[in-house]
Amino acid sequence: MKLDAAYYPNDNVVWLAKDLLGKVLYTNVNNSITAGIIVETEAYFGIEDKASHAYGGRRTNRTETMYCMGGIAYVYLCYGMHNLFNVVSSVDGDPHAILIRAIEPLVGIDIIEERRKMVSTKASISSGPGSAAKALGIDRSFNAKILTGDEIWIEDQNIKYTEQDIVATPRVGIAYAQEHALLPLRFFVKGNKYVSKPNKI
DNA sequence: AAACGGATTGGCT
DNA sequence: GCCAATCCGTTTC
Repeated sequence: MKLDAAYYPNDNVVWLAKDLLGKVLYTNVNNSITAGIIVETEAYFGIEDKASHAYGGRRTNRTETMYCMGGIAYVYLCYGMHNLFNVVSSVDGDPHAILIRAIEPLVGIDIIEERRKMVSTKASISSGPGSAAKALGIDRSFNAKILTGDEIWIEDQNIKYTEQDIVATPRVGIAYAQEHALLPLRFFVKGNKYVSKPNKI
């Protein structure tokens, strides 16, 4: 079943980042429906997080999306070419976000293969945040879209991972975040082939 | 109006 | 496993 709007305003972003593992992320792009199981996430805990775009309460046209009420998408461009998809959580004014770093292709696999120009047996088809977003057809036009609508949504299909199935490591690519660089806020499903490479166990 | 630099990827060794 | 290409939004002048 589709997660409803009440799921997202939760202010425990670490709990949410873990809870999203096993949930199924859907997109409908021009009536092409694709979906994947979320197998890797990172938590960004807001204005006190030196790795967050919203660190220090920074508000720009870009970061404004994160300050909205939880339950919308935050999609931004990285390295001038990669669209990175985040779930905005917590309440209005508290810019929490959860980066979706990898999915396991589940629905519309032929469409995903065409978008990525490779077969779904290759782990790199949806491994890493840029690849996962591209696999699902997510670009910047999805920024600020509501996650309970009919273009992008998340379902609970009763795929459950226990604490023993989940690994926590430092987040990737945020060495500039000083003492926050080593916090174990990246979560992934142990042994899943679509989890991205850095620090893979 | 112009410079800057990145929550990465993928190709090459 | 390592390293370098690669753009555009953001920031600053």
